Amino acid sequence: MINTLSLQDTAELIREALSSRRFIVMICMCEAQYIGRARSFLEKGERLIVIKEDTSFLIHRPTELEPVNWQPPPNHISISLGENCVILTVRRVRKPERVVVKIYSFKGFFSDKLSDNGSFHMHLSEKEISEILRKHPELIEDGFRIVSTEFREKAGIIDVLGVDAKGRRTIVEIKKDKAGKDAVKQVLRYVREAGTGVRAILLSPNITPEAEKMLRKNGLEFKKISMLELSRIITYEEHSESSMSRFLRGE
Amino acid sequence: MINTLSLQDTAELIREALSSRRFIVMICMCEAQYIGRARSFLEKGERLIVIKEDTSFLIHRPTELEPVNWQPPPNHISISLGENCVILTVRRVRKPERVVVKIYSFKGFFSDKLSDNGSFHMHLSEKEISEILRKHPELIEDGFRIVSTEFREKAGIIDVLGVDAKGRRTIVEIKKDKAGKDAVKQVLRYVREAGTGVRAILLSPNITPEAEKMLRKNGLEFKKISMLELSRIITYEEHSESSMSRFLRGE
DNA sequence: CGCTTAATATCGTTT
DNA sequence: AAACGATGTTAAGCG
Repeated sequence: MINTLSLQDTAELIREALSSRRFIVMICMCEAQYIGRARSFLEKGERLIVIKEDTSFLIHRPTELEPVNWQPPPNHISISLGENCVILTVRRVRKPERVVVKIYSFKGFFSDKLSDNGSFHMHLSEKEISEILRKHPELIEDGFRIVSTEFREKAGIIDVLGVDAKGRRTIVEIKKDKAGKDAVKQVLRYVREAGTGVRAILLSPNITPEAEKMLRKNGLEFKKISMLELSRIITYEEHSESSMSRFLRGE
Repeated sequence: MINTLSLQDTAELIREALSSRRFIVMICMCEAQYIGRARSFLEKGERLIVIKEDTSFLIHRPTELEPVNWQPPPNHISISLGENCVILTVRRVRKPERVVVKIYSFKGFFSDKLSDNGSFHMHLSEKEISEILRKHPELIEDGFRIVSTEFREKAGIIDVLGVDAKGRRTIVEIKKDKAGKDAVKQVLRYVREAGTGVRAILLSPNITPEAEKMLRKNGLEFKKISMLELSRIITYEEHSESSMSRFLRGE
């Protein structure tokens, strides 16, 4: 950590890091003013300042999850020297909002290009979903009774097989992403193999217009499910005494 | 920035910083898994990790304003050594949620107690506007008399409650941005709870056409206010010699 | 572009 | 502890 440089030198460091679009982290004594949708003033104190490669801007205090000041990108960021401080001005490009920070001294400084190509996945497998539905068939429909899950057929594995409130055999197909024509074709294969008088419901967070048209034309049904809702259910339920809850407690 | 230490040494540094509740900043190659209200996995990449003095936890990627993973305090944070990595486990105390981070190498490390006693002021929030109106009820309407501000009702907090020149009870709702349907719905909730014979005025710098239609249909009223004008008022009236005003003058 | 809805929303206050 | 309302909410989807 650099902490022996003059303010002038540090200002030059920041200017250089900004111009080459590096990721910047500063731990410093500062005060900050925000003017935009509202106004705010943050008195002097030691904080973490982050400037990201896309000009995202954050000031974090030593406690609390949320930043005390921030500016979503894109921003125009400029540096100047004040009386006994470095002045950082962060202006939003698309809106009349700005944060002005006066930095009086540095405890830490870092700047570099960061290499991050890893992707981020939010998930809940179709298997996990069918397990949740086994415990909560009412999420499919009131009065629904599940006969089997992960049922192997010639046409493929049927996620959920059950009987509805009126006693009709029903196939349920789960898609954790937006359902397309492929999903509908898959359900159609199951239905054709199962024979006449079988209902089929496609469960997914969303469906494309074309897929929905095809589905209606073939007398199939669509029901929207929220993945978040489902994951909440498992989180709260398995709270009792399962491998999941033990895991969550770190045992 | 420390970047020549072994993983083992760095783990020890983190452990020590955690036990003395210091503010920790790391720039490192890591992957992260979240299990809780939802589930997610973040593949390997270089990121900023922040652990605050109250155990607030954040992982930031090189771009985007928002953290990719986080845990609100209080957390229980533990460190262990993996195959070729440091494993950081962040478990929320009040909820079954955890983030597990595997750190493979460090580009930067900082830890220290930060001293931040400066206070944070917001100006021209709806609360502050209602305070200005309390002092200047004529800005609402000639002859308007304010009974109370920030009045808590079941339906929500009524910004201003007053009596107009003709003696009618009047609800005033303030929106500092353009008022939309939500704002109108909010006022409607108040009016319905308040009963018959109550006026309601929506004060804001602007209103969407649909919201205005909805408002007229329900017999509510709209009055335009200028935030700039209001902020001028506080600029003149507010504490003239605070650190804020000195700052604004650039001292 | 504007409107609607979801979010690991967060955060404070009241019941 | 749970529920509700406000937020400099933010962010994504859709018409």
